[in-house]
Amino acid sequence: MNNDLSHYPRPSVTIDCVVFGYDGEQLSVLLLNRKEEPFVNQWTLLGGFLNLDETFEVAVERILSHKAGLAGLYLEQLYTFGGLDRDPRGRVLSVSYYALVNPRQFELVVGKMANDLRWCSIQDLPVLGFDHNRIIEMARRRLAAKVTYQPVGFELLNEQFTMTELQDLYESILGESLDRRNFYKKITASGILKSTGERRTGLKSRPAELFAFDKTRYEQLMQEGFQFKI
Amino acid sequence: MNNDLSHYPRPSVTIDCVVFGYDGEQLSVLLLNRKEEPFVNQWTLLGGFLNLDETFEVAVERILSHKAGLAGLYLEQLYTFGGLDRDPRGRVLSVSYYALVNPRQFELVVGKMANDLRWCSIQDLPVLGFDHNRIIEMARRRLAAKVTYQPVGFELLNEQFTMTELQDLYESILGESLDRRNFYKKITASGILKSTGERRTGLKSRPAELFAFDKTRYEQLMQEGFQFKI
DNA sequence: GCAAAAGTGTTAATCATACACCCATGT
DNA sequence: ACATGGGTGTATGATTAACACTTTTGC
Repeated sequence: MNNDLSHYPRPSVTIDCVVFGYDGEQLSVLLLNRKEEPFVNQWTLLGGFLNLDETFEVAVERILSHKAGLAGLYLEQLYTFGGLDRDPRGRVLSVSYYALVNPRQFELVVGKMANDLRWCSIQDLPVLGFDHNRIIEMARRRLAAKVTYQPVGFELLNEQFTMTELQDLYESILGESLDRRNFYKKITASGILKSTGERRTGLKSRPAELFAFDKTRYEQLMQEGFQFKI
Repeated sequence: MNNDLSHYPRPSVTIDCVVFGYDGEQLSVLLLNRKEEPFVNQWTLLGGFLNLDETFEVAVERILSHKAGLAGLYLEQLYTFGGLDRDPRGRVLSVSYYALVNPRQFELVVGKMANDLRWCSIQDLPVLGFDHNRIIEMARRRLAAKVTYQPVGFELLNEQFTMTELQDLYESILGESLDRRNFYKKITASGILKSTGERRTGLKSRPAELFAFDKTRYEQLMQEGFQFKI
């Protein structure tokens, strides 16, 4: 590093990530129980210090991989928190991201630096260390806003899903219930789903058609300036 | 600062600000001609290093005040840029903000550390130092998205303005032309303007009614969950 | 009186909403 | 046969988009 920079004070910088998951019932966030100070034995988001040779995205992937065994998630930058007293050790900025993951596609691996990991319903969060409740609240609002105009929700489901599963997910994220027929109409009219021809059987009711997200078609529509809308 | 933090590498952190101004004709951005390396004699955004005892907002205000004589602007965090090679001196993050200002309400003061300052139309930007063209492009898009659902544009106008002036501003930000009658209807229906009873005279055409932004009414509407919409 | 910008309503099309019954399967 | 969730259409109201002429002033 060049000397010019050494004249300026340098804060510590962490990356924190709100990992959203959906188990078919509730929108949840992945929490980590800390093994070290500060906030030892308390729950927080997954996070860690930024290395100087890493972009933010690489750092998030390293952290999620080492601390939870997660890889290849959908990521988006959320906000950068810089309050003076957000970390008792000193001035620490947090460049925060959120991630979307289908919990059924990963086995959580508790890293060496943590006591425990768990999915916690967004409705029922404990008091977290640092300002992490505030970060989650901002992420929740951002996701709810985003999901109404971009189909990010598909990252949270299995590759094939029924229309009802998709609707339940949207209702969890938005925190409101939607009319089934109108939901069907909007989703099918948007053209971002392809039907697989398969059905979900084995349940004690009429087998539901399984759909898949048509990513090719979605990207084509996006290029044409199309706007998805719920 | 506690020793725990000294084990971790610390990047340098700058704050950069896209200052938007509107002169009645075009949406512009305030640029600074650098007196020092890197990018000496080139144009960049206004920015500077974060001090450890400052929040981001305080740092932005310090920078805008020292480098341009601007104070009390509307500010919003934009994004944090962390590319490995965005600064030739080493690893430097940029927590970027955007600001809205009415250029007629301030006299620009060129600070000691700059060669020059100037307003530059967003349509006609030079190649800037660092990744600042990219930052401006993101800010432009963010502002265009924001202006359709929140009346931020009022920060850019005089306290009193005609409907045509407001429409011209919206057209500059959105980069498209709007139907005058429909614009009138939407704006007046939203209830966020109060008419002042005065008119703009002295022009060689029919005097236009002067309006003002009704901030009290706007905040009341926001609390009731109202969503402004263009 | 003419140039320049201000002000103003109606209609048609589109979109969003509300709403209820039959269907296919498992037990 | 009954319980469960799946699948589907229509009518009404609300919103948006398109569109042109008259008014007021300065010169």
